[in-house]
Amino acid sequence: MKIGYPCINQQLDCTSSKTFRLASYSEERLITLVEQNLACLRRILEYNVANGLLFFRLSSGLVPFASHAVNSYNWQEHFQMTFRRLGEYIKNNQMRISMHPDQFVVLNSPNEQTVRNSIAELEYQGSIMDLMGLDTTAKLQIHGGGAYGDKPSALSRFAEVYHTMLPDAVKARLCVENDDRTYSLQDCMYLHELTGMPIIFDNFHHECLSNGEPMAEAVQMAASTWQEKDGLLMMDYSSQAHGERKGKHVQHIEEQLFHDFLSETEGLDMDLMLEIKDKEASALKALEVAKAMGRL
DNA sequence: CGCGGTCAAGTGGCT
DNA sequence: AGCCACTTGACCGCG
Repeated sequence: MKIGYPCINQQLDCTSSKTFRLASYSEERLITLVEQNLACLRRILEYNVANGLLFFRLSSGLVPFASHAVNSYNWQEHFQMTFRRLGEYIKNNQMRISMHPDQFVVLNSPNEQTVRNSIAELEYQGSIMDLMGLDTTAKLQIHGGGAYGDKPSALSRFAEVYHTMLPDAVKARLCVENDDRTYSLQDCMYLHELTGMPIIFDNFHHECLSNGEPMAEAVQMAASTWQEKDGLLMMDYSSQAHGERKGKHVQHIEEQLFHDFLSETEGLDMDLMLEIKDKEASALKALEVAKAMGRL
C-alpha cells in the first residue's frame, strides 16, 4: 500500500501549478512558468520521498494552456530532459503517479467541441507521463461525465468515443472513477465492461451514491477491474465535512473513520490518495495509522 | 501592497 | 436564474 495526496504541498512555499491569464499569454511567460512549476514539483517529490509518501497526483496545471489552441510551442521538446529527470527520480524511489483531468474533460458531452477539447487535454496529461518515461501503472483519472437526462445513451456515447476517438496512448492510462451524484460504482462497472478501463474507487463518493454494496465488496469489485499492466488498485479516500453540504471533503483526516475503513478492507491491498483539504498533513497521519495496523 | 472581481474549459444540485 | 462545488484558488488590475 502506498499513501499520498493531490497536487499541492502546504509545507512548501511553492506551487507546481502557477498560471497566468490567457489575455497575457506569451511563449516567454509560458517557459518561465513551466520552469518554476517543474522545479517546485521536484521539491514536492523530494519532500514526499523523505516522508514516505509514495503516491502523488500531479497537478493538471504543470503546463498552462497546454491543450489550448493559443499554445503552439513545443514545450515537450524544450523540457524533455527535465521531465526525464523527474521520471527517473519517481522510478528510482518507487513512487506511483496519477493525474486527474478537471471537470471540463467530458468524453460523453453532446457538444463535439467539448469532446475534442477533452481528448486534447487527456493527450497533454498522458504526454507528461510519457515524457517522464513512466509505465502504464501511472493513471489518468476521469469521471463518467454528464447524464443529460438519459444515462443509458450517455454511457453508450462514452464507449463510442473511447473506441473511435481516443489514441492508444490515452487508453493505456485512462481510468474511470465513481462520482458522488451521477455515475455510481455500478455504472462504472458497466463502462468497464464496454471499454476495459480500470475503476478508481472513491469511498466517499460511494457513501454519497451507490447501489448498496458494502464497502469491502465495493473495493473488491473495483479491484477486479485492474490487470497486471495497470498495477495495484488506486483509490481516493475521504470523508464528509460535518455541518457542510453533502459531498464536501473534510478539512483534516478523522483517524477513527480511516482506521475503520482499513479494518473493513483487511486483506485487500490498494494505493490510497487522500482527498482531504489539508493535504500532506492528513496523508502523514494516514501513513501512521496504516503503519500501526501493519498495512504497509 | 492588499483587496476583490474574474479567470480556458462542463455539469448538475441546491437555494 | 444564479451560485456552488469539483483534484487545487490564484491572477492581476485597481486603489
